[in-house]
Amino acid sequence: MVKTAPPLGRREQLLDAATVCFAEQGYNAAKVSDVVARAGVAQGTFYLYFKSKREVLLALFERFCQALLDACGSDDDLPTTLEAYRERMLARARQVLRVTLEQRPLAAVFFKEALGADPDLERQLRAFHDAMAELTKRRLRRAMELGLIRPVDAEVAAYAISGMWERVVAHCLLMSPHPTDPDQLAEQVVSLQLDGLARRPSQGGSTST
Amino acid sequence: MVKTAPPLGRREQLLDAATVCFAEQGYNAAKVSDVVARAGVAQGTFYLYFKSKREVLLALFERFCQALLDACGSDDDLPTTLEAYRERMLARARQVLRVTLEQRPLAAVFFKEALGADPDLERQLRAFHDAMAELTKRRLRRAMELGLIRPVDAEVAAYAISGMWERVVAHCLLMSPHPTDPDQLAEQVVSLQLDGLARRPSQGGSTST
Amino acid sequence: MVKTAPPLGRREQLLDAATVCFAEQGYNAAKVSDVVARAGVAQGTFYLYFKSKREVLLALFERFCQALLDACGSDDDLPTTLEAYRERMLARARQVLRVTLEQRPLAAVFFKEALGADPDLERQLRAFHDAMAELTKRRLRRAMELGLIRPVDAEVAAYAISGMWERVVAHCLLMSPHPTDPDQLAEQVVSLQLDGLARRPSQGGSTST
Amino acid sequence: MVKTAPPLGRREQLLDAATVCFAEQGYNAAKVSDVVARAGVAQGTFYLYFKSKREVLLALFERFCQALLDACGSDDDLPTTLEAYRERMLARARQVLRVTLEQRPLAAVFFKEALGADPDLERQLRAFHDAMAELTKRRLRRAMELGLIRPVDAEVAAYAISGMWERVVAHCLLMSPHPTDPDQLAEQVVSLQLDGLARRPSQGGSTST
DNA sequence: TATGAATGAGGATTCATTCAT
DNA sequence: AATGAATGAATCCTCATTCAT
Repeated sequence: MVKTAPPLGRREQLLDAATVCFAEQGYNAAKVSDVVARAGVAQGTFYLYFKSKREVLLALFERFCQALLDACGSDDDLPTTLEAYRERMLARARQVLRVTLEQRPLAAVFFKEALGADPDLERQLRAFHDAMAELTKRRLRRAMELGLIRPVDAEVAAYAISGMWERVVAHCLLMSPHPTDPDQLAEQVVSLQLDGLARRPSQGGSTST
Repeated sequence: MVKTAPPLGRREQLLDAATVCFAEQGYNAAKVSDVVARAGVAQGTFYLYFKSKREVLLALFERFCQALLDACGSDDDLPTTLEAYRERMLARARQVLRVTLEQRPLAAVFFKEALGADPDLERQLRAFHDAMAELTKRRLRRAMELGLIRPVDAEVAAYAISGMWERVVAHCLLMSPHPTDPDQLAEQVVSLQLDGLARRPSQGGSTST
Repeated sequence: MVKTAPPLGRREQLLDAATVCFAEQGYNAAKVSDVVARAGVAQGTFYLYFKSKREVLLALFERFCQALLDACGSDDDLPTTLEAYRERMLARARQVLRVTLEQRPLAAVFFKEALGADPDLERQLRAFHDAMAELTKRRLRRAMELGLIRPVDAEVAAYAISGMWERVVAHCLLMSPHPTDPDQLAEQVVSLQLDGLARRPSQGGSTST
Repeated sequence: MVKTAPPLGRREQLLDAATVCFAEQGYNAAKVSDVVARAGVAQGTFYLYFKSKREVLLALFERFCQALLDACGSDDDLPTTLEAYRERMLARARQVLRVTLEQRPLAAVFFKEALGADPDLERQLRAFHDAMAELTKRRLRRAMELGLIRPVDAEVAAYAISGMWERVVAHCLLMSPHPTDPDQLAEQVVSLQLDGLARRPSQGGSTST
């Protein structure tokens, strides 16, 4: 009957428990009673820290979105050559992948509950997508101005790029049985992003899968 | 007591009603009673045609996945030049976009209920993604063998490409306020896919967008 | 497992069950599960006929208030002598008492849940009191105009009279162990109402309690 | 860490807070957390002074009932003429009204939670009603013996009188928008009580209201 | 085939009360 | 005496599914 739990991390403790439950069973299937059981607290305690079950999901989303946006870094000191640009993209891609893989369960929740679970969540997800797209568009336009990349529709390209990353990450995370090497993956995707699939005169013809 | 409704179309009628309800409210929020109300039949009638609510969602998914796979066409008569390959991709992209936009509500269901709604659904969605990826991989490998495209990791590329398309389509479908021209969009994405972003010596330098 | 219950009276059946439960335990203490158990139906059935537990209470109130107002009769053919007036009052009083005693449990609910249970209920009760007071005021004023009764503040008198009746009825209903004779009671109260307590020269000095 | 609040008034402080909360929201709707918040103390403190939430309501009732009974005065030096009797009643009525209006919120609790909130409360309320009725009956009987009032059923009259007062007070307290003059009100009701409504030969015929 | 009333398991949320500090 | 975080029993309501007609 001795309570040893430090009361300082209750909220985090519950968030963590919810993350696991939501990732395992999905938001709708996971019961509040599952979450509190996993956290080892009483049912009522949950409602000391969250107004509702939904609020937890929103909090989790916010946590993850913020982590991703942070991983995308700032826009200081622009690269001025294509090589530097490619390096910058690679660095960011590695960072994003690392964050995601470090927080597998949280990311899993994110990808599982994409849309349709709740109007508020949908709004939040759209906001994230928009923020991401806005950031990407800005960077694409700057790179175009600097002549680093060819002229494209920044809007379309931004969504295409984030979709590319999302699916690739989702696949690694949720479906692939064998853990993937983040660095190698990053290189592959950045290369597709910058160089496309088409063969160019200057390229050799050897390394297939 | 004379029933005039053609009983042969009942199932379709219910599927259509479900499509609209699921698209509007999401699978979990939509009630069976909403669906039957929209279809104009009694509650019990629903269960003459479907074993459960979930079964409808699965049926809807199957419907849409098949339509998409069909739109991707067959693999007869391979293109042998890059130009022909590009044309083939464009044709397919237009077809996919057309199918999607024609069935907006159905597609919306598909995009809203990504995962997590139900384990069976998850399996089915994975199966679809795998089928899509398998098809793409096969084509990528053939194109590599023919020297049409440069050597890449077909696995990664396949998922990157489908992600690209998915997000772009989702954006057009669910979020963009103004309807997009499918043909122009297809061109943009195919170009990104084949040519990448990086500027090449042979390309002009004015900004489009 | 043979269902014999006629589905025509489901709503009444539930109202009756609720009446008994509310009267016995009070609105707050009575559970929906008690009500459905008493009615012999399933939990969910309750919600086919009422949106919520509160709605039943409101329905019960409305039922009883209407019965009381009906018992108060119409205002056609006014009495023109004090004797006729007294007779009229007596007739109405008997009618009100009869209705109340016939529906003891319903009336008990009414008196138990007087106020404070719910804002909507409070509003409804006030509306009833106001309607009752309005009716009484109108009648008092007419009687004053006809010179049947002495001039008084109709507002105060109206509330005093209804209070008098309410408490007397409540006492008979809820507290008195022995059933009261309605007719005798009516006579007593009407007499108090018209004649007051004070001894008058013309009155004899015999019939005490 | 210096507590300046006088710990001797804690109980009163909590009773006052509870009075306001119960008056505003009703006993059931008011939460212990509301009460302690209003009192500015911690949740646990409540239970240092009261065994339960119900106990507070009982205490509040006792407080008010005692105040009312006190206001009804003692039975020394009986009046021997009708005029003196009337004066005595008037004096008491004014006193009761004054007490009630001075403690509006407390009185409001009393009138809101008539019955049904709790069996103990019900018992207490009955006890109060009985005490009141007993007192009234004794006085009525004495007045009858002295020939001050005409012979009536003291039981019925006692309840009728208290009901009259209760409703009138309740109306002034809870419902009437404009504050009423207690003295004038007292006069009206005492007059109804003693003289009744019926016109007598000796009375004038103009309408007051 | 069609109906729709009835079912009842299931789960989120509330709040009076406790107790270690 | 005071705190306030933790407790967990209690209960309303939902909605997919069934089945007698």
